[in-house]
Amino acid sequence: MDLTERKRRILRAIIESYIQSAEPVGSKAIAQAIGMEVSSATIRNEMADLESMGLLEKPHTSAGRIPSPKGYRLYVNELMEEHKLSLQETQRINQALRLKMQELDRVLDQAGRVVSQLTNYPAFALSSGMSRVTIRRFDLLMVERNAFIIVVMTDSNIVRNRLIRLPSDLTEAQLQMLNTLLNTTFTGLSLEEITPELMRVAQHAAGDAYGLISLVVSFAIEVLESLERRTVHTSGLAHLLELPEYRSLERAQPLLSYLSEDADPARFPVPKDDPMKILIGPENVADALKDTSVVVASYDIGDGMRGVIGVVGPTRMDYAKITARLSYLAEGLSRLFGRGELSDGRDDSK
Amino acid sequence: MDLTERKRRILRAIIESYIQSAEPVGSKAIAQAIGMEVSSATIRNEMADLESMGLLEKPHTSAGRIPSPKGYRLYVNELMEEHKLSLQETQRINQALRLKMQELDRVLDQAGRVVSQLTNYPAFALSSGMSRVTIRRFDLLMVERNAFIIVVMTDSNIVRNRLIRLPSDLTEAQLQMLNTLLNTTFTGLSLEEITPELMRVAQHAAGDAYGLISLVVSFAIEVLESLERRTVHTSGLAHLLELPEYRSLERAQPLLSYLSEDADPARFPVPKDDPMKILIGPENVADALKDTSVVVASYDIGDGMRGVIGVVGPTRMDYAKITARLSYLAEGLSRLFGRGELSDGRDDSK
DNA sequence: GTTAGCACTCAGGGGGTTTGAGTGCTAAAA
DNA sequence: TTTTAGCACTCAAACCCCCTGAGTGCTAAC
Repeated sequence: MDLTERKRRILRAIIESYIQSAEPVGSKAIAQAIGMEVSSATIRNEMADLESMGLLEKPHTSAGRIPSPKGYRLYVNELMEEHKLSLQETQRINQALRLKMQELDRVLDQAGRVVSQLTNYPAFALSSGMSRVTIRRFDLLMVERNAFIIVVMTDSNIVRNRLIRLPSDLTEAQLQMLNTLLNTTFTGLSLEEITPELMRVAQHAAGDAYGLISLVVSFAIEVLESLERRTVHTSGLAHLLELPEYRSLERAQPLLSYLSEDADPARFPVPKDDPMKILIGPENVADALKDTSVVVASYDIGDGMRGVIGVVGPTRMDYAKITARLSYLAEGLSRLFGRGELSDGRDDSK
Repeated sequence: MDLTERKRRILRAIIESYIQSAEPVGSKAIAQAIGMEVSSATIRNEMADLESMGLLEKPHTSAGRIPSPKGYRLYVNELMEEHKLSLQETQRINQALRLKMQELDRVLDQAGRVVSQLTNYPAFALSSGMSRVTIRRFDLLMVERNAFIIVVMTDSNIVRNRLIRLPSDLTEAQLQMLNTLLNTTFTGLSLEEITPELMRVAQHAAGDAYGLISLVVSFAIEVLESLERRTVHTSGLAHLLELPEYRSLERAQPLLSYLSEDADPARFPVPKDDPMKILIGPENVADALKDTSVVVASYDIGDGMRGVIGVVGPTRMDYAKITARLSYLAEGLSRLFGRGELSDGRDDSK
């Protein structure tokens, strides 16, 4: 796509004005905006050219021009200037990262919220389900004679626990025996490898305490399953209604329900190779997103796994600002996970 | 409020029609609906009476009538027929209760979602923050030479854990010592009782491992704080837009943002004495809820604590159906917690 | 290649009219 | 006394029409 410098300036001015105002942009406004000594007629000629190249479109004959998805694409790839975060913005992100981010589980949710607040657009966060997680170790802690805590730690250093109450009493020795048995039999196994036969063998070996085996192992299975499952968290959906393009319910509702809770993780785009990806309008696969744009970033959560966080908005979203904030946050999250600062989880019972 | 039987029937018919259609109800429609051999003129006279009693109102002179909040209140208190759950509905609720309810932490969220799906209204769930929680016991589990797991259990039987990595190595003996020290010094203490002086004394006693004390104790403090904090989960906000009364953005948006994430728990009404409470329109304290109705139910989560779950919608919400579903679900939740079937939590690190 | 000028287009807003559902009142019937 | 039929009245919503003004494309001159 080779454009004259002037065309580029005009296109950029149109896009930035439209991003701001959501109103079609006329030739006169642009003539002023670019501060060149050309008349609106010249701009009109140029705009006609840009339109025939598919970079602009007209909502109707006598309105100004609006950028086409192709126009946004060119803008994003070539014209857009890096948006620098203000000190205030970085501070806000940093604070958000520090704050309440201790629990891996909530990080997703929290990250989505932060992004949504930061950008004023709805945001989503995906956990990339891990594959072939295994239990690294079991610990059984006696609490009372008829209650103990299971603590399970996976090969990816995730720790979960559960309190178990029993109808009957239990000795410390039994618990010890059980502990050893579990650690020798069920560690290093992935979900598929925990077979009913294995369970039977272990139950046999456990003697009196055979019932406890299945209690503990089914907890372990739950943990493994929950880690392999992908989940979505969305937040800031209400921001959608603040945007002029979603002031009409007919437009807002389908998108809103597409993004709403219980959304299928597969619905959401994921950056493949790059750390960040911008999908403009029809570049989205999902129909409901066909006239929205999505910006997604991924971050490292250790063990080669990546988290995904993204923003959804109208095609005229402020790409420069959003990419800047999103990538800063994603970097922060990577750092957070990388340093292992993030370590808590929680487990509770009753 | 003594009304003739006929007036009661008319009022009820008006309310139920309006609940259904959201359209003002005219005298003719009612004359048919109640199947009495009276003319619309008679109904008009009766409606005029009901209006002068404040039970009905007119949006404007030449429209039909709509129920006033006072009318709904009468309906809820006296006229409403118990809605019976269909087999299908109870099955759905039961299944929802079984499914994915293992983690206390997520119960809130999950319960809100279920309600929202069940009623097609936005729902909220509150955790009633506990007061004066204390740590009952500490367990430190060695993982590697430079990593260990903290497991903390509160007096309310909630267990949380965290993985800690250290820059330097640690002996099993040190960990043992630390463990004993923590259990003798910091158990049975509430948040306020964990003073800096106490910390200093303990650090002194810990010798070389003094740094670890603050690591572990600050984790314990985090846990106590998180339990004392009240939180809200909202879900199904998108349902709001499906309702005719919220088809105009000006009406939907304030409510939506009132309910949106990061909402203050104090905003939400809580049933005090009864297990269920209905707040109709102006009966709500919050301005944003002045022309909505809220139905809240509470359920027992053990230790004398109660969870709260509620539904928000237009004043013409289907009280019969919603109270039935909500109370069934609340009972189910109470049972679930009561039996202690609910026990998992989760804790993870890295 | 650029500009001024001009005829043309069309969404959006304002104002007026029509429609129809619903009301209140009155007078007659039960 | 209660109910009913009839009729005049009201008013939101739908529709229509016209006007306005921002913006365009084209052409002819610079």
